[in-house]
Amino acid sequence: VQARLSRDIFVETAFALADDEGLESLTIRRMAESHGVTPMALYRYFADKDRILDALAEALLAEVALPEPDERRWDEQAKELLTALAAALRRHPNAAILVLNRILQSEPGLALIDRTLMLLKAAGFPTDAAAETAGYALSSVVTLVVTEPGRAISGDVETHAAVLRVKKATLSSLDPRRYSHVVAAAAPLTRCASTEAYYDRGIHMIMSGIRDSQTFVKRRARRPSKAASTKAVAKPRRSRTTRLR
Amino acid sequence: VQARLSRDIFVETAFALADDEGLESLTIRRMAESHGVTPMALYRYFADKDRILDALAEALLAEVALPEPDERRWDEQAKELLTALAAALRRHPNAAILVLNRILQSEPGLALIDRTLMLLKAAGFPTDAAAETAGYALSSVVTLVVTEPGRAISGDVETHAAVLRVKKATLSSLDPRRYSHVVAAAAPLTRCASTEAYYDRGIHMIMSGIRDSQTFVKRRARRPSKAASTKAVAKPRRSRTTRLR
DNA sequence: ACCTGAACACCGTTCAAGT
DNA sequence: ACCTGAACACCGTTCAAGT
Repeated sequence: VQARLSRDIFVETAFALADDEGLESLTIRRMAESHGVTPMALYRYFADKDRILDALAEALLAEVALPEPDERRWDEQAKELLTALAAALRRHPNAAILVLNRILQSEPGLALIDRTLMLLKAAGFPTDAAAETAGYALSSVVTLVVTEPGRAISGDVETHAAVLRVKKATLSSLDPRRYSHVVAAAAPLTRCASTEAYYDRGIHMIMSGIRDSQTFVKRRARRPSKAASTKAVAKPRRSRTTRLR
Repeated sequence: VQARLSRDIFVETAFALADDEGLESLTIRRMAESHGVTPMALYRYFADKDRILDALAEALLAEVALPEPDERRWDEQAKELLTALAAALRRHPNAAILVLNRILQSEPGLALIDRTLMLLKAAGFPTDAAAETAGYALSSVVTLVVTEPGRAISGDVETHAAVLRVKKATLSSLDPRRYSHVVAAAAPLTRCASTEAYYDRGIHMIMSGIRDSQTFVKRRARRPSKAASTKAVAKPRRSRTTRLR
């Protein structure tokens, strides 16, 4: 008998569930139900639920339109790559977070990071710095999508609009003596005026960070004892309890 | 009868579970068990499980040693603030991701973003840009902690070391003709040579992005038609199925 | 005010069996 | 090769009751 089901079909179903109701609603039983099939039918295609989530991350990364290397400056090409990643993730924003710790676990993710490393090497980064910076750049794009102000979690438009209204009203009604800047920024904190401007700015910021990361290496190499910035990070672990309310 | 239990005690227990075994092991039943109590006992202190996770995010943010505003440059103060946030999150790296979408939902989170907005206003950011940039900056610090290469998920040291060895070996044994840069960077991709250098570099990159975000606004205002970078993001949603394997 | 006990709906997963 | 059926361990949560 020819199989009516397949990995790809289940991946589509999983995306649909995540898009409509969020990742918490993405269960094996509901995926089976939407195909009129027993939960156990999925185990023919995925070893366990984690492998389903891996497949979603891989599918998202496979959707990245990876631009071919050309003769332009490395940073132009890197910016195009990050933009392509953002575009792919934005198709399934509720699932995007799955990519955060799975880039090294699939073929398309490896292709993405290999290309990023190539561009950073061309920029003159040593291997260690390139690895850290590449990871940072790709993760930052994921974060941009996951934390987009006003992003819809529920697929229902009316519910989403109501949630946003409440969020904004909550921020607006805070004590202006304590949170004056939050009150003033209630609107832009809860939804983007322009999502395109948001992503343009975000990717611009990531690229600026990458470019400047080079000068960071050089400065540290010249002044290795200038380690004032590590002070707070390295401070001793104190008891946390006294601060809790 | 005086209560033997409390919100703070349960928050401590929740952190211990997350630190030792990861967020998936953080269940109401296991929290109850570790206090020799019925699962229902927790509902006297938390309305539901989501409120427990909210309390963890709030406790993490309450631990941030928010520096008082002073007369130094805005970017020095902002850098100190981001460093303090990273230090707080690093105490419970498995729980850090809970903060990602909860900054606006607690008093300490609001204090943090209010201070960030204040510094950005002092830097000359208009309100909209300050809101987007502040959200980006704080989220990026969370991402830095969550994606730290070689971060331990399990509390068991031997298990962790074994996992890292396998990860590195997997990357090293990839086809060098397809993933030459990944193979060359297998070691730094799987663990930090120096975690302090990693956070220094990461926060340095975030700060560079913030500083440059100002010039981004000005450039856009002067050349509003230069919108080539929005092209890929705005491209039409196509069927994804053909690309999947 | 604080905690228990029993029950329910829903979850991932094992094992054995059907066609 | 592909799917079913029954069962199990574990989960969050409701409701009612105890002290």
